[in-house]
Amino acid sequence: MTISRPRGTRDFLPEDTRCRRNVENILRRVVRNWGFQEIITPTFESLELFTMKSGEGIVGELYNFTDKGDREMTLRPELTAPVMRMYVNEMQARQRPLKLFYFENCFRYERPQKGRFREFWQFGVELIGSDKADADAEVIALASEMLKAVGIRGDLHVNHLGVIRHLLSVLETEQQSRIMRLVDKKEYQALEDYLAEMNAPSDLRMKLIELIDLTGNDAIEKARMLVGDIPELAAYQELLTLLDTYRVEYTIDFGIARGLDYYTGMVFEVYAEGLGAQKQVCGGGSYQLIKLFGGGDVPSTGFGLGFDRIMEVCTIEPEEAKPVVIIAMESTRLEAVKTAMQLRPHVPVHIDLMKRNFKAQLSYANYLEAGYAVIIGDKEAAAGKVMLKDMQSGEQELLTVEEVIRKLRV
RNA sequence: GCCGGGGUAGGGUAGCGGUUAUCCUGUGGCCCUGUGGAGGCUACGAUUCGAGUUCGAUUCUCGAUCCCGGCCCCA
Repeated sequence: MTISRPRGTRDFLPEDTRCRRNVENILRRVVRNWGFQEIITPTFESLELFTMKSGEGIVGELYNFTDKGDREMTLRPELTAPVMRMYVNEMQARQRPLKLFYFENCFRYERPQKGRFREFWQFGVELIGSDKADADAEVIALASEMLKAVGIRGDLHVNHLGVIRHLLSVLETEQQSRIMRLVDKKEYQALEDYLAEMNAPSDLRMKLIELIDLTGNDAIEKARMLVGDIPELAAYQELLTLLDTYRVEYTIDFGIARGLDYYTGMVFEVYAEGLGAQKQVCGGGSYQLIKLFGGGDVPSTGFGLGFDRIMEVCTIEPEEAKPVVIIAMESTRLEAVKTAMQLRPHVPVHIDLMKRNFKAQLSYANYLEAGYAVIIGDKEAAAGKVMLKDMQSGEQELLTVEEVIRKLRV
């Protein structure tokens, strides 16, 4: 009877872990070079933090629990809300903009499928304090740069919700939300039915249906013909001009909505090939959440990268230093330990821990894909030297440990 | 929550009503305490779980569970 790993979780073997850490470090390097700072928030939070943001409906998809003090808690399902909470709790007095990032595991009680797990990792960025196009553009460009750095060619779709919201501003808030959700899900038939049912002005109906279908290079011009010279369209254009300057490749897509009320301006999504139904690897936008959590009226913009999905399509291989394996006799075991300690500041070193014979040790070195074997027998020990064997060529030479170190550094 | 396809040693597999459950690989030991990738010998190791049908189930039926894919959802 063995205990199996919980559903929707994964064990990462050494080879997997090496790849993941490698990609993670590349992403970290890029985001740091853009001036963002890493933060860590708790693995669990008050349940209320997430119901406040996303509604009571999400509880069914949470790993929530009551703790021993009768508090309603949950493992975090995402990190935007925790970061906003952290900001409200202890960073409001800092000068803006704040440029933060995180790389953490999240938990959702959902049915696992390709690219979807119950424990998954998100790499995210939040830029707090600016609602300018410059901030939006920096965030999109950074996302694009990060994906490029790990060799992923994504399809980036961008939109500015100001335009559609301007169009809908004559409607009630409730109606606007419902429409945004339908647009997000691309349920265009249901959308038309709803518009008919609520007796929306026919002018608005026509414009809306046409607007959300606009994509591609001339979409802005077409939108201008539909809605006129509104300031939201000018803001959208400003963003696109910046993106062009960043040399980001994008597709204008008035159909991207994100069905949540706190998305107000820029929104974007990135899709990658080869992921089946879960092809979105990145999603983000500018939003207003801080007020909801009891802070000031501070605008933010950010995105989350689905790290597991990135790993699914990412093919970059980490390079690793080939280890050195010390091969010793029963009589020179202690010499092997001393030599290992001298070499370990420079390379990964293995010594025999199984009391194996000479041949088996060499065979093990071969299995470990060692670059070199360092052989220490009675003869070498007596001479105060070691035999350095190149495992590739098979050549070997008698050297002092210092000479070995010098040689390994080359 | 719903719909498909699956589950045999650590990995990959054969058997499809009665087998000592097949083979490959792996791992440990030995051949072999001074030179690796090979070989030989040997040991280890599996029918996902539960119920039913049957004289007898790895094999058939049902349920559960887990895996793979899809729907819903996706903050």
